[in-house]
Amino acid sequence: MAWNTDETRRRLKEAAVAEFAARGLDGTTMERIARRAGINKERLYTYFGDKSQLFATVLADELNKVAAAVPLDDLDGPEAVAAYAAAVYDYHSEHPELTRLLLWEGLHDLPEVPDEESRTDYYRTKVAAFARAQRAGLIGDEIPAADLAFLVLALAGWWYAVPQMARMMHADDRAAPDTARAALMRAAAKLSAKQA
Amino acid sequence: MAWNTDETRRRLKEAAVAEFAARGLDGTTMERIARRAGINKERLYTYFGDKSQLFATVLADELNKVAAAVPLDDLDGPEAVAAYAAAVYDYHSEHPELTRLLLWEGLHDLPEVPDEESRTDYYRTKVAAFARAQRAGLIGDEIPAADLAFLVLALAGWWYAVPQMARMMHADDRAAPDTARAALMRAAAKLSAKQA
DNA sequence: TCCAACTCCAACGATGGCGTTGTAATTGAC
DNA sequence: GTCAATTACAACGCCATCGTTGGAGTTGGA
Repeated sequence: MAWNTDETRRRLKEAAVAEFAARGLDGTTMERIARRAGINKERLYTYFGDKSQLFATVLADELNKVAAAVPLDDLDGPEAVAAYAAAVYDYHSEHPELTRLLLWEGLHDLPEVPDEESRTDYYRTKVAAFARAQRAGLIGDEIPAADLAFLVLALAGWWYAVPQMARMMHADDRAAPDTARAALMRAAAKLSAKQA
Repeated sequence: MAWNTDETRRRLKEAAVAEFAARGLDGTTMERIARRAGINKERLYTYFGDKSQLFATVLADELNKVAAAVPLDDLDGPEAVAAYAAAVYDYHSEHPELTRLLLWEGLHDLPEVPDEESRTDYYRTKVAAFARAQRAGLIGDEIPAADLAFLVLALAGWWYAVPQMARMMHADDRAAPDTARAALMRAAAKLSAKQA
């Protein structure tokens, strides 16, 4: 069988995403990643460095993926904000790994994160879109754009951050499994509604 | 020195909260907890069982504390919701451990959490308060009470869940360190505002 | 004063995981 | 065809940590 180092790398990263998302940096072992990929552990070290470098690499990869998958076009009103929130929610619903990686990273509370600069730029474009819509009078402007953008992401992300809380708070609604998305959209629209 | 088992227990739990909050279940070592408390490691095992039992114990303790510290009285309008959100935010600001413990727990994604029943009851009372206010026409009712309550907590908790995101999104505002609380209150009020 | 129960600790065995090393197989350049 | 570089893997050394054990100190009751 011919060497195929790109495929080897890809399979290792894929396995690493799954393991890190499920168990976090400390809970994951390099050997589990290697086993899941069906590749020898040593490859991880020569390709990606140590465990924390590998974590940073796969997180950066996932962030690039979501940036490409959930574009934020112009926000022409609260409904567009709601649609954006729903798109973020849907993306995370289909790719739960990213939120989980971000949360694991957040909990480690480092003074600086890998790729800080490009990630800051990425968020900056989101904030700018909200700011433009506010200046154009298309959405409410009582909440500063950065905070508004951040809180819209909060609405979409909280479900995945504390699923146990979501479950317990909805313990009463027997037949309401799927209202989350609708509630989130209404909430995002209200947050960005005009007028106090 | 006379024995003081209650004090020993208390100091061990206090140290465990700090360590678990900072490093999570997997990142924490029993020896670090013991060292921080100035007590022998073996006490942890005889008093609290193994590591995961200890985690469950301290989390339950912290939940009881917050339940007592942030009461939710009647919500007589969006301003009261905003005040409640701010109180939750403030509590977490002064006791960051609790959110972090909840997040660590959430990431482990267990089908059932310790103390599930009493915690469900606790959340139920919060949801009920929102539902009452909605029925009384004091706050908006487009968003179901359970979702609304959950999302208000999202607004307050997201800052602590992904601090790195909060930092990067606000990288531009040079002199706006402390707008988070105000933005949160406005957001909570808007979420619970009447009228679509 | 004696003793049983309890509290505390130092030291230990065992396990598991990180990162490395030694070696075999494969490739491509010449 | 030869050889240096690259890819792959099995096996290893080492260290950290979990959970336990054996024993010493302390208490309160009879």
